[in-house]
Amino acid sequence: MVKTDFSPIADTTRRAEIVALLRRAILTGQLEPGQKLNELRISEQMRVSRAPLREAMRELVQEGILTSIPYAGTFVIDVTAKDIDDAYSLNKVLDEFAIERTWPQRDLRFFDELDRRHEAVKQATRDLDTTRQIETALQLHGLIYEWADNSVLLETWQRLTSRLQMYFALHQQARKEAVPAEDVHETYVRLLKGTDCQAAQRHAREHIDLDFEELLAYARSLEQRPSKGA
Amino acid sequence: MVKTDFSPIADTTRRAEIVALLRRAILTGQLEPGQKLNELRISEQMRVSRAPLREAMRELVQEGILTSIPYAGTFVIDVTAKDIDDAYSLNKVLDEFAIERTWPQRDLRFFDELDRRHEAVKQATRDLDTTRQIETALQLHGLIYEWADNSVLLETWQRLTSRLQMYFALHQQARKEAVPAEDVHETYVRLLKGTDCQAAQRHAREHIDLDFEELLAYARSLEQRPSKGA
DNA sequence: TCTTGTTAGATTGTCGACAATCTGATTGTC
DNA sequence: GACAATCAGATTGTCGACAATCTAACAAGA
Repeated sequence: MVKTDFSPIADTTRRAEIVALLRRAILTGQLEPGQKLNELRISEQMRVSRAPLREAMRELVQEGILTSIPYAGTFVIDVTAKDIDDAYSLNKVLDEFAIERTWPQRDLRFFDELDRRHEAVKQATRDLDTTRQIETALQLHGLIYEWADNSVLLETWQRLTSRLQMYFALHQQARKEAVPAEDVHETYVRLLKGTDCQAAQRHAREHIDLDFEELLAYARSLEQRPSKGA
Repeated sequence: MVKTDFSPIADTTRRAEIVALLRRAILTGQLEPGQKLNELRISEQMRVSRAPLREAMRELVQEGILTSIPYAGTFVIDVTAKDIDDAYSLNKVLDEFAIERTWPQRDLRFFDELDRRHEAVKQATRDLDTTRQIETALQLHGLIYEWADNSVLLETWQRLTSRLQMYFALHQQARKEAVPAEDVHETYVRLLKGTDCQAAQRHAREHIDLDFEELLAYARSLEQRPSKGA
């Protein structure tokens, strides 16, 4: 008997596709923070009715990247320096925990996947595809969460990821030219393959630090300027 | 000039009320794990149309207490021993972090609120109102998250709380008579008022331990029995 | 008997229209 | 001119009906 592993078929509801479309638009920065989402306009553009669109928006509100005010509208979340700092500090704690849990579970498949994702980042870097670069870097980073064998932790990470991706995308948009250092993940991958768990945990912190420092500086610089409200 | 603090007015959409109703029904165990939510029936019972009900359900799916399968239905999540264990271990990590962050922020208002919530737990215990007992105990526990001044951490805790409340409610339903020890929170409150941060962190772990141990034992006993599927 | 095709019923997904609410401009009054 | 009342337009919230899909029961054939 041949045993084949089938993965679940794709969600074929309009709602699911709308969620994916909207999320992508937000996370890549096509929709700016604070921007209002006009239901009628978007539903016409997507050629769907407002019902599935509204349901999709409700999901993204709960996911934390949209915010809704009854009878006023649904908006892309505003990003403050504090939000980034909050996400950053929580991320550090979660990372430490994820590495601790993943550590004894590492095996060949883990290392393979680690290399695969690392390669994806390097490819995106070569292609100068900054959006994909952010995406793949977060996927590389997310591997420890997938292997930590803790569903609640994984969910938490996925929620956090949404925001991180949004933050970094905004950052990237701001300084269009510059491409990040060619291989900041080399050490991270090497340590995850090594034998010193604590060293890996320590590096994870510092590695994030580098990215976030710049991000925070950018966010703070934005908030220095007063908004254009007269 | 008199300065009055106004709290935001209540959400006056049906959707918000439906969310509250459904959440309460799930967290108190009125709706059992795995149970299917029939949209037509519920909408008729609540005297609302399916649109706001469906939007409300979408929110609860994202909140993690409902799960949805396209064209099949929306169900109350199933609770496994592993789920509880996952939530428990993550909770430990978050607690440690929350206490660390709250520690320097403690002031008179914090201590007042701590006493107030502690009192609420004791009151619910005297009233033998187990549902409210769980609710107030979690609110007492949530104080450190509200004072940690980290919005992402707070959101994460609130998501976790939903599940914890559900787990404990299920547990309570199983052993109807027994009321938990009269004041397991005395030490917790005292330590949070004290000067030894690490001692508080240590106790938070162990205190949770007690509750969870029993909970886990119960969940595991459930899974020992094979389900009634022939 | 097992498998496959069909069908009816129930349930979810989607749609278009109406009701409730907000916003901003306009008008009238002091 | 300043301020409150009114109104029109736009937008969100809700409704009832229709379309798409699933489930289970039944029939037909190997």
